[in-house]
Amino acid sequence: MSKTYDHHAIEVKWQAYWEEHRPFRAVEDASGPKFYCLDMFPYPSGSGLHVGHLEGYTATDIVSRYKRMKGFHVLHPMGWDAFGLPAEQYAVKTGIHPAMTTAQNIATFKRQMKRVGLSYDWERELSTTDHDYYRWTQWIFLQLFKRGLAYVAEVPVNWCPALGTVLANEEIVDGKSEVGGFDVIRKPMRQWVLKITAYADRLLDDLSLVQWPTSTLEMQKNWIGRSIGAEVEFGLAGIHGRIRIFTTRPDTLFGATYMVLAPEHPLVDAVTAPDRRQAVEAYRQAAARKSDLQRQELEKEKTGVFTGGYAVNPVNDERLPIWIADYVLLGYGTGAIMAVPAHDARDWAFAKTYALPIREVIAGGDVEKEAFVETEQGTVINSTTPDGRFSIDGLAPVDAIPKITAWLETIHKGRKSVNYKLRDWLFARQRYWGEPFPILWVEGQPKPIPEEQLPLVLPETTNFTPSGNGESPLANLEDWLSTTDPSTGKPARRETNTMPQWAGSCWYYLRFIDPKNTRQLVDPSKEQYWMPVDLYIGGSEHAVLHLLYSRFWHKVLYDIGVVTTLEPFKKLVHQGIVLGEDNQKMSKSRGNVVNPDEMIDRFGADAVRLYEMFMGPLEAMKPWSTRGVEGVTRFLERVWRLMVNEEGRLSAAIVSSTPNLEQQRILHQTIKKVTEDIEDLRFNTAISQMMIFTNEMTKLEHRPRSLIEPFVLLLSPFAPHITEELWAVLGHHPSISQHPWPEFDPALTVSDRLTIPVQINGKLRGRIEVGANAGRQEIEALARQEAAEWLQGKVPKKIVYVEKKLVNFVV
RNA sequence: GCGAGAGUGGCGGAACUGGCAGACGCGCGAGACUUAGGAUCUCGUGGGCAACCGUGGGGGUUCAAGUCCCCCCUCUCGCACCA
Repeated sequence: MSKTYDHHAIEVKWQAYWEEHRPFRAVEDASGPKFYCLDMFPYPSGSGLHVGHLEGYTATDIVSRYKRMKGFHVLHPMGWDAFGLPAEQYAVKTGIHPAMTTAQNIATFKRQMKRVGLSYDWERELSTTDHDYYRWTQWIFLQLFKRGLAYVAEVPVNWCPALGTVLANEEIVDGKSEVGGFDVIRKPMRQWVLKITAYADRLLDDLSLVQWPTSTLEMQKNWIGRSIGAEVEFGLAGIHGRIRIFTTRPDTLFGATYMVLAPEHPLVDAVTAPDRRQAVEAYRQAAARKSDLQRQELEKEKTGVFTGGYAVNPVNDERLPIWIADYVLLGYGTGAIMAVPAHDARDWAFAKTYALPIREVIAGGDVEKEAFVETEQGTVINSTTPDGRFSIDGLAPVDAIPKITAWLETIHKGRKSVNYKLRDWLFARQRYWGEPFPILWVEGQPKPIPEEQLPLVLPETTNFTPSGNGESPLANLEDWLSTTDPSTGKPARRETNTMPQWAGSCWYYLRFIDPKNTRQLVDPSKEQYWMPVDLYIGGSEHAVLHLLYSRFWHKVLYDIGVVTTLEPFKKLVHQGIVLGEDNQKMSKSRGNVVNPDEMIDRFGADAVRLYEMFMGPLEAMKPWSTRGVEGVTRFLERVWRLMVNEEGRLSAAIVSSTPNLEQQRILHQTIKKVTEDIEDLRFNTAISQMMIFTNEMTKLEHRPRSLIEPFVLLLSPFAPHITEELWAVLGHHPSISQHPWPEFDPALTVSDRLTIPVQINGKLRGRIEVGANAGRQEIEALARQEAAEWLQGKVPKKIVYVEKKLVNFVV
């Protein structure tokens, strides 16, 4: 195998040069614009980097290198989201401390990243497991606690017996734990919870401030799930009390024919009639036994039982039977609904099953066949109070909603109300390998540890097995556990929970700005200089949780004056998944995993980088092709031969003569295309333009230096090693990364000759060549000649002429 | 079911506001240089013998549709009884 250039030698050489001279160090310098270019930092797993990581990292690296050459001060850092379950599970199995495993994995990741030539400012490297880092994670928690945004609550949690821990809703997929696929049951437990719901409106509204993919914005909106409606109070027949319900459709209040409480609703006992008690109790127990998975499987079949109690509709004093059914959820709204089978699909299905009445109050559909749920169409009917003093009849539903809501307020039976799907964030984990809570329990009350005593360091141990009673392995460490309250001297017990992995990744982008600061989380002047993150690239698996949690913390930090931007991440892009060569998702069991180290060994880092970007659009899911890597390798070899001879010296083909106009044009078109494509993250088409340029240059016997040198600069963000070497061969001092980006002359990007297609009835019939300044008359005359054969003397009905673009004869 | 996005050669993919469909690369074919080539270079490569036909399918708007409008099909991602 003969190589025209030795990628291994060149890459090692220039990586050593960068290591020594640090051209990628970020500096705060008011003299120039800044650009903060961030990758989602990885969890350093045992299997090392995969080619999917590399896609996003290469993209941000190209942008960072490009921006530096454009004169920006660029912050391009990397770190490690290193707390987490895999290292802990490994520790349980082997007894090896998670810190050891983590350190080894980080070393591997870092080595691989350096091999790829990623231009990080390594002086800012951080790990969420560093004491100096999680000190500030704990500090943020204390601020949340002080503001009442962190509280302890007895909440039904997802308990996973196999993992011996509680899981967040987000860590459960199809009723099983996301990690391991174990069964999960519901169980009440005392837990730390963060009040993210207090920020629901801001989290929703401020999405208008960011440039994010529409799908991600939609997912965040759906997750927050704001819905505007009304709370309405229904009296109870025969007993004291009332049922509060939430509805988005108060316009259908006259159509309510029964009520439903969630099985766990506290009012169930009070409304249940003695003869129904047994049936109700049986149903409640059955519902409690159902796991989330079973509830989903039974989605189609609606079940419930009648309680024997009745509620009274406030608009017409009708008695409505009260049922319990598990299609009503305790956790949403008030855990109770009015059922309007005519205009709600779920109520309709339930009413059909139990032969409950269906009363139409919006005309426009056929409620015997299906529920009519439109609000934009239809007319309200049968909706006048018995005394005739209030009516919404004849209105469109959208107009009836505010009218009846306002009326309910005047009679003190209801009010406008907003509900969210978003729940408070269950923040505690029963694990060892996480940030300890800076909290002491004194006489049953949580007390924050004084800030100056942070960090509260994770104690050493060799036993990583969960305590088994729902507490973390920290509960086994008696010496650490028992302490005294520093302010009162009273005995205290430490909180044994640790924080979830999300905690550390919620704010790492801020610490990169000022990673060594011992006095503050971040220096305010540096924060003002670098924030917000201008470009953030990472996987779409974080479209909701990480991005929502970060935004929440950021807003809290904004409120306490630590940050000055409302949103942390201005522009966000998700790189697509890289599939195996067989078009299937890469997995060890399929054996289709592509190893980046192997690819770099064979083809070099530049070729791998280039291929990662040439595969297709950044956001698209696309298969790996090793043939494709060979293709871009050929391209790099052609570039090399363009200017280097067989002895490795500057080729005699490189001349100092002035290029002709046509040659200048291809250069300037290339500069324009590559520049614009990098700005829009369209790296695949930028590369194809550089291939076109290279193909043109290959044809030339004499290659003017003034064409070749700017081209090497254009290629350098994509293939930084080979271009450093070429830059040196061309007689320049390193580093090419510090040389200004070439500019294009717009006048030189357009040709002086135009090829105009000639169409007849929209079908292509020929082409004509004209000068760039040719006018309509000249072009039309030529086009007529070109089309004469097809026109056969017929006179065109119409001639469509598009300026410098096309002529079309309509006959 | 709801929400978002996407369907273009043998393959990955180009085509910014409607204006030459298939750039660039892979693969394939032919040739050149060679003892040799799985190196390199050159040429060709959507289908069809042709007229013509071609961007998931069917309608429509337009001088002109991959691009705009309506209906349908398929795939990917997310949510999943949220009242």
